[in-house]
Amino acid sequence: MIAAVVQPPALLSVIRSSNPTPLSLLFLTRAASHRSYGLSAVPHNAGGRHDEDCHNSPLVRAVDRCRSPSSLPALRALHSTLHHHPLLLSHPAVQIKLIRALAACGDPHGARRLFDASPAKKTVFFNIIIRSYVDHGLHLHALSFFVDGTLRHQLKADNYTFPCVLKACAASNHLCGGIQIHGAVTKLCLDSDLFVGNTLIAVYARCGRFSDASQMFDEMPKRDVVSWNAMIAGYAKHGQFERALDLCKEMVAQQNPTPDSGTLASILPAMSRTEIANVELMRKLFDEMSNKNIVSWNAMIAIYANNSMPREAVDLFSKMEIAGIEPDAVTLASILPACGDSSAFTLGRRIHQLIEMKRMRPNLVLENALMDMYANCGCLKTAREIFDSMNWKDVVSWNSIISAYGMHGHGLDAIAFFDQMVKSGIKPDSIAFLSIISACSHAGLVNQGKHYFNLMTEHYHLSPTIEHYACMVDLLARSGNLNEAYDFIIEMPIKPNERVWGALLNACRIYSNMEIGLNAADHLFKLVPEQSGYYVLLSNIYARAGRWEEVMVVREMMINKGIKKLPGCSKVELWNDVHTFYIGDRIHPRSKEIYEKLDVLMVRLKELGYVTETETALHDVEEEDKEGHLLVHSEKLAVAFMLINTSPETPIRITMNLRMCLDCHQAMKLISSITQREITIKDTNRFHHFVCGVCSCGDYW
DNA sequence: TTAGGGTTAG
Repeated sequence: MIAAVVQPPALLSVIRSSNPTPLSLLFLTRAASHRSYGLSAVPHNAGGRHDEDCHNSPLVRAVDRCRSPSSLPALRALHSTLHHHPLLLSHPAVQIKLIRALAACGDPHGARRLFDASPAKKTVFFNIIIRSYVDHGLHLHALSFFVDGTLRHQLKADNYTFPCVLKACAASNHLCGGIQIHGAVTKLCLDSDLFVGNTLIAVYARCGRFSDASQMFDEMPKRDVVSWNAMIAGYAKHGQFERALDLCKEMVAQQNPTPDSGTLASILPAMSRTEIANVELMRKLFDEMSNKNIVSWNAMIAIYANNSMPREAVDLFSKMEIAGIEPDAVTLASILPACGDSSAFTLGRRIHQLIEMKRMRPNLVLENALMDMYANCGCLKTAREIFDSMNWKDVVSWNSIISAYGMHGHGLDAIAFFDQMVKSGIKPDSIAFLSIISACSHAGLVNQGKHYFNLMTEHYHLSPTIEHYACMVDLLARSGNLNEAYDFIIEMPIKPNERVWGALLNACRIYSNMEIGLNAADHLFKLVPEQSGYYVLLSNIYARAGRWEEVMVVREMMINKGIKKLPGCSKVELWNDVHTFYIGDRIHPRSKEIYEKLDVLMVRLKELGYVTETETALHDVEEEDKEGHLLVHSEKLAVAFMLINTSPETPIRITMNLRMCLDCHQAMKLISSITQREITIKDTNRFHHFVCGVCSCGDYW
C-alpha cells in the first residue's frame, strides 16, 4: 500500500526529470530521508505487490535514471538513503538497478561491493559487473571476477558472459585465458553463438593466431560484419596489411555483409602510408555507408591524416561539422596533426577553444596533439605553454617538445628537455632519439648528436632505424664532414635509402663537393629516378662550379625522362582564408599591389646592401619568364601580400613546399628588419623565424 | 552482449 502523499511541485519535477542533475538528485535524496513518499508504507510481505512498489518507488526510479559519471554523487546519496529502507534495498530488482547504475556511472568497484554483499547472486549481476570492468579497461579484474564467480559462487556463465570475458582476454592479449575459456564455451555448446564466436575470433586474431581465428571464422554457422571486422583487425594489427585489405575487398566484392564503420576502424592500421587507390576505396566505402557514426568519421579522417593528405582530412572534418556530428576527443586528436601539417592555424586554434570550452582536459593524447599542432604552425611559445600546463606527461609529450624546439632551431633547449625527461624517470624511446639527433643536426651540434646516437645504441640498446641513420648523415654532412658522412653510409648495417643519400647530396650542394655529390646523385637516380628535387640539386652543384654544359646535360635528362620540376609554392592564412602563391605568380587578384610593394621593398633592401643571389638561379630556365627575367619566388609574394593586408604588429606565417633558397633567406632577414615584422617560414625541412634582421637558424640550414 | 577509432620524427 502506497500512501497518497502530495508531492511538492519542485520535487515532482525532479523525480519526473528524464535527465537528473547531481544537484537535483541530491535534493531528492535529502528530502526523501525526511519524508516517507510512501516508501515506509511498503508492506513487509506483500508478494507481487511488493515488486510493483519497488518499481514505482520514486527513489528506485531516480536510481534508474543515473546513467553517466556526473550522476555518481547523486547515486551514492540515493544508495545511502536506501539503507533506511532495508526491505527495498534487499529486493533483487532494486539491487540489479543499483548495480547497473553504479556500472553506468563509472564505478565498477562500487558495483562489485554491492554484488559481494548481496545474498542473491545471479548471472545477470555477474554479467553487468564484468562488462563494467571491461568498459573501464580493468581486464584483469574482469577475468579474476569471472573465475571467482564461476568457482566460488557457482554462477553459470551464459551467452552474455562469454563475449565480455573474451573481450577482456582479447584486449589484454591474454591468449592462454582465451584458450581456456574457449574450452568452457565448447563444453556448454555455446561456440555456435554468433556473439561468442565473434569474440573468439577477436581473441585469436588479436593475439596473432590466424589459423585458429580462420578456423573459427570458417566453421561458424552464421557470420556477420563483426566476424569479418575481427579478422581484418587482427591482420591489420599484426602488420599483415595485404591480407587485411584482401579480406576487406572480398567482403566488398561479395556485397555481404556490407562494410560498416567498424570495418573502416579495423583496417585503419593497414591504411598508414598506403597507396592512394586504397585511400580512395575507403572513401568510397565511407560515402556509401548508410549508418555513419562518429567512429566511421574518425577513421576516415585518420586515414587521410596518416597518408599525408591533411587538406582532405580538414575538408572531411568540416563536412562532419556541417552534418551536425559532434566531434569527440578522438576526432580532435586525429584532426590536430592534420592542422599542423597543413598549417591550418585558424582551425587548430578553434579546436583548442573547443577543447577548453567542452572541458576535455586533462586528456594526455589530446594535449600532446595540441602541443604538436602549435609547434607545427610556428607557435613555439603556445606549444610550450601547453606543455607546462600539463598535469601528466608521457614520452610522447617529451618527444613533442624536444622536436618542437629542434625544428625551431633551439638545439640546446631541446637537449635540456631531453635531459630533464631522463631525470624525471621517463625512458627515451626510438623517436626521442630521432628528435634529439634531428635537433642537434638543425643547430649544428655535431658532437652532441654523436653522443646521443651512441647513448641510444650502447646504453639504451635500441637498434637505429634507417631514419636515425639519415639523421646522422644529415648531422655530419651539413656540418661539413662530408667524408665522415660518406664513410658512415658505407659502414651502415642496413641498405641506405633515398633519405640517406639525399641528405648527403644536399650537403654536397652547400659545400660544392662535386666528387661525393656525383656519387650520391648516382645512387639517388637509381633509387628514385622520377624525383625532380635531386636533379635540381645536382644541377645546382654544377652551376656553382660554373660547369654549364653539365647543367644542360642534367636538364636534358629531366626533359627526356619527362620529369617536371615541382613549382615553388607558399601558403598564408588571412582572415580564415588560405592564399596560395606560385613562383612568378600574377594570377592573384591583388597581384598588382603585391608587385608594387615588392618593388618598394627591393629599393630599401638594395640600400641596405642586398644583392640578388643569382649564381644558381641564373641558368635555371624554368625560373625565367619569356623575357628572360628571373621570376619572383613564392615566399616573397606571400610576404608582400601579408605586409599590405595586416597591421604592423601582426606576425607573418608562411608555409612552403620546398626548402628556402639562400636569396629569399637573405631577403627575409632584411624585410624583417626594415618592416619590424616577425616572419616565420616553415619550409620542408624546418622553421625559420626572422626577427630584426636575424634568423633563428643562425644561417645554418 | 561481440569487432573497431586518437598524440610524438623526417
